[in-house]
Amino acid sequence: MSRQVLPLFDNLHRGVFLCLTSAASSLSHVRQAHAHILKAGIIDHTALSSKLISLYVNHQCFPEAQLILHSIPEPSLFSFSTLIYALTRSNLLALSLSVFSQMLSYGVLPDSRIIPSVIKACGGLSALEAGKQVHGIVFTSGLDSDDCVGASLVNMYVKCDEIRDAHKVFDRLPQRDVVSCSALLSAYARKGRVDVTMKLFNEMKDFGVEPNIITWNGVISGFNHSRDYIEAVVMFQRMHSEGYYPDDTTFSSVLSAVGDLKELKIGIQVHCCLIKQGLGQERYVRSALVDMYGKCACTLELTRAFDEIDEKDIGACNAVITGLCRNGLIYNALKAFEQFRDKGMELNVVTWTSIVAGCTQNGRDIQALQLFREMQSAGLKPNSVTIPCLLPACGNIAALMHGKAAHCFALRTGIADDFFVGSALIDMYAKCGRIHMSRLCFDKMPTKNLVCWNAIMGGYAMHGKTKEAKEIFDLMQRAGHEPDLISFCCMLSACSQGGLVEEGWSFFNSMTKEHRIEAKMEHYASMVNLLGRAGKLEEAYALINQMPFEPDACVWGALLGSCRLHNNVSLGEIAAEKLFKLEPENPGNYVLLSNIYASKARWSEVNAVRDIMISRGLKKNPGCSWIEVKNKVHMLLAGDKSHAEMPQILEKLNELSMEMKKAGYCPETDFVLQDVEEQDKEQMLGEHSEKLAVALGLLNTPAGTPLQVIKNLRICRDCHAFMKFISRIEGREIFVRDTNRFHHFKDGACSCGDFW
DNA sequence: GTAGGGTTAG
Repeated sequence: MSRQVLPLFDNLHRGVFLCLTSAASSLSHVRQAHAHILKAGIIDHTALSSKLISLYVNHQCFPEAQLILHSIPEPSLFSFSTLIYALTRSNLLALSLSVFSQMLSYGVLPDSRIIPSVIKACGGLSALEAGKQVHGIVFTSGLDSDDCVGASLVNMYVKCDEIRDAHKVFDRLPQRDVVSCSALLSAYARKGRVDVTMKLFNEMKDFGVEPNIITWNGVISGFNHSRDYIEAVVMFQRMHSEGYYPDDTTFSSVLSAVGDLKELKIGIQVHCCLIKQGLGQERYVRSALVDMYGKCACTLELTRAFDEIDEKDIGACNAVITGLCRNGLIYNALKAFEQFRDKGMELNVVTWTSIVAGCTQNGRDIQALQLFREMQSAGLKPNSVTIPCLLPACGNIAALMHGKAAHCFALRTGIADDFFVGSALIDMYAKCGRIHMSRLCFDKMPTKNLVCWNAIMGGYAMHGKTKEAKEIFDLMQRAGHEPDLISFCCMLSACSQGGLVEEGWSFFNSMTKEHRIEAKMEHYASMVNLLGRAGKLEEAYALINQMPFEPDACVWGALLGSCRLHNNVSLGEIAAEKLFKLEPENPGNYVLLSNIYASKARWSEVNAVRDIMISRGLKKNPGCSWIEVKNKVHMLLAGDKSHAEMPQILEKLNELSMEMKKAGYCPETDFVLQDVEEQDKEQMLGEHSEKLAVALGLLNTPAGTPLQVIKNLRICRDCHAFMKFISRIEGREIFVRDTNRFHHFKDGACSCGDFW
């Protein structure tokens, strides 16, 4: 090429041109060439200045490129095109559009070659209005007969979520080619419109269009996007049987779908298939394999797939961190994360977000907050994914200040309206005891999806605001959202909180009959909880027996908890027996049963439960020691009422409570109180109450001040009784949140009544 | 001296 061009230039031009052609490798060459051009006064040479613009843009030097453009006396369509094209390709879409509008203001009219880049920028920005204006220009200047322009218009409307307009443009295209078909097909698949997608796919042959690899990939990844993983795998199989060869993109997509289906067998088949095709070393494929094995809970294969990668890129590192976290191997994930950091790898937002999310999901809330801070000091900006990963950590430990800071960040960066961010904010404020702030966030959201409605409903349920929860439930339906599984969980929890047995039943029944949602395990557990709490233990047990599938530990746990509440021995024994089989290593179940026996002063049975724990190797578990201490105190109280041993027992208590809290349990408190007359309790605890409270780690502020104790602990009935007691004798208000609800104690009473 | 469609975190 250069042989043809070079004779056109004189010596100076020739030097400049050579400089330009070799400039692709280095910015300093571009600068030299620029200097030559300025010196020679040939800036208005279209070919040279355009080349210079494109080279500056390739080196990400956009101000220089724009400067050159504006220094040309009469910039040509070609000069503008070069910059617009390069800006769009570099994903600087807003800048690309602004250069386009500058071009129009210079009176330069676009041709069909530059329009696709402009339209692509509109689509990428989801700038529908701008897109429509460009469409207008296209229409009036008669450029709409161009295939390329048409296909990009289809895609622009797709990106702006205007699939009807996309289809209209598609229908009016003089000729539908594989590109326009692919754009529309992937859009329908992304929307989860399986029927339309398949119809259009089958019609393509009538248009004389043969699908290519991008068509297949678009449909498969589209189904992935709409979480229709089965359709994605089906399309992959169809592609295979119709004789098309998948490429690395196809494999990455299908592996992701297989992972979400947790279909390990298919995953292994796909793995074999891609090895056969020699794509085993492709970058995206390797990460996708790590991801798939992680989703299928194959941690060994996951590590192996990762270890086999020669050049571990950022995608692979992110996949391995996510995979380890997903399978509860947070320790290994943190270790891997540290190694990547030590090696000086350039970690990106995804890496940091993944590790923060991993900590949150694995109960390391404080560490999540710390890592979030480190991420910011490493100079990385959180995004609309990072914030909703961090917020649950703030909620779990009631770190209101951190939550508020994240909220401010979201407002500053304009991501507060995002569905994920908004619903996470609603949940965080609810968990921090600021339900009015939850409502504020909810009301401020311009558009709300089902998750947002469920979040505020769950917040009200958590705070025992049954009336408000019901109002939201009705409003949501009037806004056109069908309640889902989670909506009903929230409503059942709200009813349980308010002791509304009848209404609970009515929600439970309408769920299956009117909304055609099959009751899942968590609904049965909620219902058992609701009935049990209200003292209808037999009814709860009858419901369990009617369940269409085997009840799990949550269901039996709800029954056992209720039996403890009402001290029902016979049903408690039945529930405990099931639980001892289902989760033999959960000390909480043994403790609950032992408490039921203790309430009836059946000490030999209390000891028998302790013996079962010992025989199952739970001797070192704090729960076992707990039963032991409890028994001892009871013996003490039954005989000698001078309580001379109280200080020593408190010390033992302190020790045990530390251990139990580490295990995630809220230590019980009122074993010293139950079966003792009211006035005795006061006398007995008078001097010890503060010490006991501190020992339990629940109260650590001076007496008399109102206090908010929000911990992710499992508050049991005994704790509840103790809190009521403390609120009366110390005359202070106490706010406590356990794993799912709020309790407000004042003057010896609790806002959620005697259901505890 | 230039176009448009498909791959990872919640």
